[in-house]
Amino acid sequence: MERKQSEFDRTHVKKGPWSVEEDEVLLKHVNKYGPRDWSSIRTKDLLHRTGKSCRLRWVNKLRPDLKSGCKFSAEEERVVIELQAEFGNKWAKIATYLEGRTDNDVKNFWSSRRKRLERILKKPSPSKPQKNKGKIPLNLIQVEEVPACSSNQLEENYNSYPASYILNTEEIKMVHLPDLTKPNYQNQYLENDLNAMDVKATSFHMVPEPSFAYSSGYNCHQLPEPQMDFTLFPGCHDLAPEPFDPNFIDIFEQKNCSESVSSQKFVTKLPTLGLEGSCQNTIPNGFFEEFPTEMLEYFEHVPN
DNA sequence: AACGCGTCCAACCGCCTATCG
DNA sequence: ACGATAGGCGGTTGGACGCGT
Repeated sequence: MERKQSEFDRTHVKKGPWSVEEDEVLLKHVNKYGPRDWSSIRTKDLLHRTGKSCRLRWVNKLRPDLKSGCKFSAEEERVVIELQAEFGNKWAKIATYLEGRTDNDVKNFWSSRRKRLERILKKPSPSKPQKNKGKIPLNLIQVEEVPACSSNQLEENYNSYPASYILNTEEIKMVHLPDLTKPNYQNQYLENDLNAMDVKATSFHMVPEPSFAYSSGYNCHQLPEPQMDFTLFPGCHDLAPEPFDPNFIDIFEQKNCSESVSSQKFVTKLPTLGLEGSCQNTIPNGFFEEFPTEMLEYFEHVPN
């Protein structure tokens, strides 16, 4: 165990960012003795850093096989998600499955994902719509009575847009879907979800700005037939689909639901997102299977 | 230009386990 | 067996940066 800091330690231990010179000294030491004896670096007065600090620096930044400066690939994201579900927050263990990635990398990746979700899950103020920071798909689908379009149009439109959609109307759930044309892992993953889903959706149209508008006026008996009208907003094409944000599922609003809504079917499998109790009857059995358990774990904490 | 906000990530902290004398 | 030390790990922090207003 690291001994308690003495006065000597406090005044002679350097902290903070590493300089190029320090890195060189550390690398020389590793080249000469291997990645061990970290504490001797200090006792030999080579560096005024703790052994732990030296080790951390080498492991996270100076190791020769590191992928520094490049984002996690789709495949890496997939691996992290799967392994996190299997091992929990065992970042060091997970990192061993990812060539050139450290536990710190994995941890940071996961943490930023989690924070993003946390932020988005906070209910936005209707009077002050949340700004889109380039991370949230701009085009949401809103439950609203709109002119009908054919199922072909619906499908075509769906395939044309990285759409979000609503699982049902009274319990407003908006789930961002990926641009399915993009061959990254998240898209593939959600596409699979989509294929397996049996969600009762209602009517749709594109919302041409990052709006959190939703309709809560319908009761479950009065919903119109499923419709999607992209022609209402010709500018939608300008809402250029951005690379889909990893594993993006958002819940913006929830309301009580007395009865499920049955109309247009969309296919996906999604977690209950912590909302099972309030609207269980709207969610088909098996609905949340095959969804990343980390998502489930996360959404467990979402307040109603 | 200044400011606010969100994201990223390097580095620290504290705890735990392994190892050594 | 036991205490001291080293190393490993997960959680957290804070600064740099980019972007929008």
